[in-house]
Amino acid sequence: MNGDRPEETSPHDAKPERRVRLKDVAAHVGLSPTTVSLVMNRSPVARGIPPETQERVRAAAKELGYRPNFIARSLRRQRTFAVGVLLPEISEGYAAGVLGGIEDQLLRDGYFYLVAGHHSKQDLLDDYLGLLAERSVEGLILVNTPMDRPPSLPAVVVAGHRDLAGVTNVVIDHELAARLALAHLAELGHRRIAFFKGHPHSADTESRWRAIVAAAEELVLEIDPRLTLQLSGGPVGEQFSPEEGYREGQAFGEKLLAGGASFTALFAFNDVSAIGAMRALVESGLKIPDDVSVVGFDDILSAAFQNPSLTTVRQPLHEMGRRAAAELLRKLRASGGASPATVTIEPTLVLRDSTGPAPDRG
Amino acid sequence: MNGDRPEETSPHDAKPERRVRLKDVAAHVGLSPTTVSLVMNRSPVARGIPPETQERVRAAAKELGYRPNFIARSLRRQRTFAVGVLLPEISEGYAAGVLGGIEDQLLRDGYFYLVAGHHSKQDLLDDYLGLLAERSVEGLILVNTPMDRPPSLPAVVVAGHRDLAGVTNVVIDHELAARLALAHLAELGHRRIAFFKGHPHSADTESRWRAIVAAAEELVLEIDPRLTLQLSGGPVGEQFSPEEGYREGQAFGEKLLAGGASFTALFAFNDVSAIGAMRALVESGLKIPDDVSVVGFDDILSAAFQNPSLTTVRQPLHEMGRRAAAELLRKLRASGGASPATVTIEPTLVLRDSTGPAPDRG
DNA sequence: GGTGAGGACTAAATCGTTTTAGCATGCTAG
DNA sequence: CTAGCATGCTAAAACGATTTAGTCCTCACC
Repeated sequence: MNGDRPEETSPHDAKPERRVRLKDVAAHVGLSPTTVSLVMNRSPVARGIPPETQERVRAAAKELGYRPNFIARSLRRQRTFAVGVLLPEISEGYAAGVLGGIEDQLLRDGYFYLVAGHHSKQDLLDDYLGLLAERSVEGLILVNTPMDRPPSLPAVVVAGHRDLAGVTNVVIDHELAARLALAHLAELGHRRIAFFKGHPHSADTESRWRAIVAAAEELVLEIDPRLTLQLSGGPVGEQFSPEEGYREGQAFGEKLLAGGASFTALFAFNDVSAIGAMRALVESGLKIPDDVSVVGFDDILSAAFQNPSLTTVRQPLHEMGRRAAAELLRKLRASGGASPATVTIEPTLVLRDSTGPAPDRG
Repeated sequence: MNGDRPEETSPHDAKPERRVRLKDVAAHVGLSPTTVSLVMNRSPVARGIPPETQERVRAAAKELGYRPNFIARSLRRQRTFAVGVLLPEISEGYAAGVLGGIEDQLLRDGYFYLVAGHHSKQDLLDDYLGLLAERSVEGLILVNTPMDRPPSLPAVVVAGHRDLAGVTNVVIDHELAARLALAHLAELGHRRIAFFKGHPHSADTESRWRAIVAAAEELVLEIDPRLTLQLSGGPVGEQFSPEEGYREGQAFGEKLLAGGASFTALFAFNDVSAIGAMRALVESGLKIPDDVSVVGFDDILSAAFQNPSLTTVRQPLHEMGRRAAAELLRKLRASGGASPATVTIEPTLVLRDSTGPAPDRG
């Protein structure tokens, strides 16, 4: 009957194709929604349903292109399989790297995530925490995000600003980082090394510096306060832009040269300040690495593209994100078991052309 | 009664604090859930409810800390206020930049988004499309993601590989980009300019090259085929890593020098190849910009940190993402109205130190 | 005294699932 | 003959909201 009405094939007005519901599948096979649900979920209760019925159901589901509505399912099961990620700003190398790792791990395990960038503003952060809770995320990953009290959901922190009860911290092994960098320089014969410390508000500044002091002691290297400069990173609470770091590195390079205390190597707090310093050194006529060796920290993309390319301690951002996500999933699974307070990730030293043997004269 | 049982204050076993539901608020004020819902949503039906009752309801909601369950709400209203974002890989400059813009716009408008990185694998891409549909996202934003047929949801594409019926494309104004770069070089007196074309599989290669040819004609510049090199970008389907681009740029720089055809400027396809080429040029003893001027494309972070810093055409990635999201939201709102096939974003020329007057000898 | 018109609410259906508790039916064992 | 037990399924109650269609007053007006 009226078989001569042509099927609508235009992609524009294909609106009436309603999504197939559980009920439709049930009607199609002449069974109840309950049965179909049981079969589709391979519920243990479906034990009693004969294999041929099960096959019939599954075939119908496939034929009709049935996909369960995740929203309805979430409501009923009180599970969203989604976590929230809070970070200062996506389009920034550090967070993007970590997020890549988080993503890999979560998607692999059937989770999705909601991201919110709070631009380091406390009120935005609070808003987003609320919105994420409203959407029933099951846990949180905080990347480089200051928090004063433990959130009400299971949480893992990357580059955390402080220790919070019950939340797992993913941190880089600063001791190893310091040993790698300093041992490399010491081996090349460097004894007088300049340092950039991080800005006081950075999460890593303190522990990194302690690690450096310890490693220096171990290697019997002296740390000269005149060769130690602290980055300011601009006004409190503002974002430290890479450009600022670069300029500050450049300024510090000039300052070191003007200071009079001799040095043959520099271990910067991060790559941008290292790159800035390299520029200042080169412009003053010094040769890298012949006169001064420079080691950075992070291994940002630019590090490889410098001339000379920059030797640096690589933070495995992807791996840190991956571990953070994995830890969170573990928490979600075993809600009873305790989870570690910290997970330590090992950095590696990337040898490039900015380091070389110390010049003969001490 | 039994008021001497101390309140649990430890953060660890605070599990019994169930989330406040609409029903709880209703019970608290002695009204029906219907009324509370009406009031909370400022529904027009709530017109008939006296202001003092409304106040009472709102006060109770605030007091109890009521936050509507978004899942339940989504189910009932058939709206999720969420969109899906598909991209090759988050932790890559381009996608991260665009995603930053997407995020700003979406969150500002009360939407969230689910991201999936398909690593340029067709099967992963299909899977994720399915998963996003299952989660009832309302629309899609595809960043640098090849698609052969229009998706079944409203969609906006950034750096699209082809035109699809009904989907809006956000593209950079290649004509303007070419004019900006070439006019700048022409003004500095350059007549013999070398070019890098993009790899054949990149979305932008074709249109950019056409724009360059047109702009050259307009400025009466000749394009010498011997000075035109095409990047390969490695095997088809693989990710073009920045390192590869850099190396290829370096190789091309050497090739140009060996080729014998003289040139005083280079317009590269992107910053990484420009940086690679700069390295080759400098190592062969040429001075930038005294002997050769170099213009890049993209304005990646490293561009500013080079020595000399790189003059380049900046793609406003953030803005592109923002516009893409804005366009999608417009589609979602006005489901009837037609939306533009393309949205064009204007690039800008960032003048730095890698360009200067052409050397005297032509 | 009946009728109509607000006014102030609420009962119940609905969104699309999952899950608990049961219901027929038929067979077996005592 | 019947209690007991599989077998193969289903009814109905959740989950936590939104929304339609009323209900029940009270008061004014004729």
